[in-house]
Amino acid sequence: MPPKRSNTLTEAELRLMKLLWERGESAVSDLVTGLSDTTPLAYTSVLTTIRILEKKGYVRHRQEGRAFLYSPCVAEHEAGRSEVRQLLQRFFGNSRERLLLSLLGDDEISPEELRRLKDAIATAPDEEES
Amino acid sequence: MPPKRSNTLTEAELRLMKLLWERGESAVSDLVTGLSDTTPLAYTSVLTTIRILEKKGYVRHRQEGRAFLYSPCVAEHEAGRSEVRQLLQRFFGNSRERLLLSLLGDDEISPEELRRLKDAIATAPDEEES
DNA sequence: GACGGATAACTAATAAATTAGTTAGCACCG
DNA sequence: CGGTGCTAACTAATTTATTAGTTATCCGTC
Repeated sequence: MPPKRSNTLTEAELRLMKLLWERGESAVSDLVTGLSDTTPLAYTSVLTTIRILEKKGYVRHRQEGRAFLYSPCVAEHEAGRSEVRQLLQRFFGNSRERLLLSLLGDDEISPEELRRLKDAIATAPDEEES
Repeated sequence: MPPKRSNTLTEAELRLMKLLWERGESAVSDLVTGLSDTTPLAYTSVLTTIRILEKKGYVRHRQEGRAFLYSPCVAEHEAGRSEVRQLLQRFFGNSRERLLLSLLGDDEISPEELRRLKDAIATAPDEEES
């Protein structure tokens, strides 16, 4: 049994999505020029990838004259959340707590950043404490 | 340019690593039987994957009589941390804070779990506050 | 109304990922 | 001392991922 198509975003797909999130609705040619500095790609390469993204449900298109305009139909934070869920499932037994501890226990983290994170979690998300 | 070999663990590789982390040093045949309930695989399939894992530096082997014994040389928490770093880089601009907020802002999270997480971050990781 | 240019669809080529078969070496047993 | 069986190495087949070329279609222009 060969690998199943990933439900999440591959590298090439993520590159394109980032551009789409940044620019909003775009024609393929706009995406090509947007990639030209970092990752020069042929028009057809971009087209192929974006059609896969459409099949995966990450973008949709509408016709505008002769060109197709593509726009993301999954928000960036939603895509990130999906990746987090996948990571939780794959590596942390779906325990957000274990992921959290891994995040905080990283040796490369500075004490200063650790405090910032503590502040963030202490202040930001309040939905239950009336 | 086709996809580069992933530095992280693929599904089949992760399945094997989880078994190795659980059982410690194991012969290939042990791994095969260990997988037989959930993911029945041929001996050669397991062997192929474990040799890839060795090439990636996740396991090493030593000879014991006629069999090779494989053992993980990357700890589970270290592998998880690598995945977290990759996720940070791909989706959160290397900002642990943004990942943290995504983790906490998930709609599927219950208020109860949120409090548990807050407790965890408040109490567990103290390395700087003397 | 035919031509030219751009664009979408289809096809192709390469490498990785996954699974498995075949071969060949080596130990152990009779 | 020759077979039996297990094991590692090599080969193979299939699908995804990535990149790109070719074809066909559609639009406006002359």
